[in-house]
Amino acid sequence: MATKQRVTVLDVARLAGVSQGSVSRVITGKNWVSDRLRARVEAAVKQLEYKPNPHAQGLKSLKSRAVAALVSDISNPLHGTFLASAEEVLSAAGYLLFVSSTNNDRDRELELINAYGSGRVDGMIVAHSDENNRRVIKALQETGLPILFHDREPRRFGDAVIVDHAHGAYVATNYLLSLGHQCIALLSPSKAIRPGRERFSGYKRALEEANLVVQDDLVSMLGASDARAYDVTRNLLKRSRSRPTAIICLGTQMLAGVLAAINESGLSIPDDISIIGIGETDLVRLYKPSITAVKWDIAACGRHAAQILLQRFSESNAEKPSAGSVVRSPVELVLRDSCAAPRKQ
Amino acid sequence: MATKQRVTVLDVARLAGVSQGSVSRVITGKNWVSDRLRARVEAAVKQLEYKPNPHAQGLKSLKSRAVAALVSDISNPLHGTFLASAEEVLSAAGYLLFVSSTNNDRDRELELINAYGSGRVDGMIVAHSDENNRRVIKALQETGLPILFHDREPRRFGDAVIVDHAHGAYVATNYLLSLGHQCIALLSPSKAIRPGRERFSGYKRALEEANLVVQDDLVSMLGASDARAYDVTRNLLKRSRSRPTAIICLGTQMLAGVLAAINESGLSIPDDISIIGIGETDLVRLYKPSITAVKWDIAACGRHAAQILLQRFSESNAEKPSAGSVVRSPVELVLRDSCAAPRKQ
DNA sequence: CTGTTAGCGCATTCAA
DNA sequence: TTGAATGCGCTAACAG
Repeated sequence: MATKQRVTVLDVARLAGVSQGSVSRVITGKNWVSDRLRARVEAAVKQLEYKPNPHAQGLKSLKSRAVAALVSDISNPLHGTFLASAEEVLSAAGYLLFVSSTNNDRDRELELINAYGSGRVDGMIVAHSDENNRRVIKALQETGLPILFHDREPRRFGDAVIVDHAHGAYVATNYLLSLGHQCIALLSPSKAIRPGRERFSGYKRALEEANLVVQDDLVSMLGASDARAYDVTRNLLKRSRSRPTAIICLGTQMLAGVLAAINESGLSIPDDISIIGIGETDLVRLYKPSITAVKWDIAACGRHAAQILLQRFSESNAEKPSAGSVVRSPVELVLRDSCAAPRKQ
Repeated sequence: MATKQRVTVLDVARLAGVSQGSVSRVITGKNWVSDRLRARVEAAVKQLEYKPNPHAQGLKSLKSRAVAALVSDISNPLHGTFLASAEEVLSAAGYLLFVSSTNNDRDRELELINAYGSGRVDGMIVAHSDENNRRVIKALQETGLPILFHDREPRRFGDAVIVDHAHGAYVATNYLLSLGHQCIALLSPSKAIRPGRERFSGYKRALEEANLVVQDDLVSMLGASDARAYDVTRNLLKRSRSRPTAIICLGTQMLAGVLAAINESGLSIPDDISIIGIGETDLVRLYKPSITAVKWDIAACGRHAAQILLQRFSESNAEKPSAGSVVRSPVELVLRDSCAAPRKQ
């Protein structure tokens, strides 16, 4: 039942009438080879349908021409966009991208880092679920591999592609303030990761510049789930007084929950309540009314991430590792129809 | 700048005062080893933080303890659920799952199959984008690896986990017929893949059993995008006569487009038009009105897929490959608030 | 420019 | 049960 015998460099060399080393040279493409030799080898490769054994290659070269991406939740469409564009760049350079979902499980993160770190990949793109977890940081550093942090705090090691969430939240809050809102709720995923902290700080700065103070009960940073956001929103809307006149919801899934809760309450957007969402998702664009939202160029982030890693791979041949680079993606507010001045009380 | 020198079996053997072979034996766990020896080796492993080199392991053993999953679109939440549960089972068995997105690009599919097929993984989970593409089928078969088709037609080789989409569409259509609808539109992704074909056949069967005939202009199977679905729906709703009184939309992203178009038209659900959607997404559950939808146990599908592959891995030690297995997942209709009898004309 | 050769780290024979 | 010895398929260093 063996489908095919493995064909090796030796078979190719024999058929092409050259040495094994020469075959390797044309495969790797790193050395000069005469056109004639190359042609013969390539013909033999094609005829035999030779495919190099990645394990043997990796064993000798200590490289695997692969990158791992660790994401918390593989089904988040924002991650999907990022990964797809990163993969495009990597695959154009001959690298594979292995995507693994950690499902926000700390142990799983460690396992994956160790599994990938022991030679399976040449570098990693990481968006870990808790930046306070020292063990994850340590494990990453100990791989000795180029690490690219995606939307996580830059470290003393590794590079980072980060998003200016603080600015996004600042602009969003300012916009609502300029419309006359004073009671603005903020929903966003956890403060254990950079996006959460940054958003909160941008929100806070905008309020303070307007001589307002953050009301803790208007801020919820308890996880990314739509169900949680639904509950939070219901509670916010139930209040008789100090009901928020605007909600900034900076989570893709969460937004669905917020909208559902508002729908159910019978309040109308934007007359009764203003909404600012996140991303360029179907929901945001097509909802009625369409949702004003902060956005950034996620595909560009993915491309940058890939390019930085590729750069690292090429320079590790040289002796001097340059300093960690940080690419910061700007965030803008896309105005749509979900915001208006609050009702006169 | 080298972070750590690689520690090898030899280092462990030296520290434990045993032979290299013995270390290997305790690592693989396949041979009997005295407790004393095992203890010494394990201590040394821990002390040195030894991690086996997967390339060296793979080179000798011809196994990689990894599985690749090829999906068309990594950001589809239905895929995410499937992959997360498959990964859970695989990782419990010590296998890694590499997820790669083909973005519905045929060439990319072939590249990935070849890249993974040449030793990087022990098996693959595949949902290819066009079942008519013989080259993809051929490439899969030629890997000689256990292949698991996900929601694709079972082949002469490989196993399959499929969903009874025909039944789902049949039940959905019947339900609408029973409410009195006669003019029912069907939107679903491509007929180039099994789900599309099956859904169409279920829809058709239900209509025919009611002595109705499929009207081609009520059926659209042109791709999964929400934008396309939006356009299609707008056109459907624009018709003065023979405007459908119900729409069955069997695509996750598409549903967003359909709902947006309906919103825009000013029609109300379910009074003016009934809707049947798909999946257990936020949108379906939380939309107002909530959307009646077909669903199946996606997580179970993922688990089955993983289990079947694991089974294959263990039996390949034996000589007789058993026949391809096919797991068929039932589909049910979850009744919510988006369907009602059509208005009397 | 090309052939020859020596391992990469490990699993697995063969002896003992 | 354990140690010694042999490649797995390939890359790279060294000659020529």
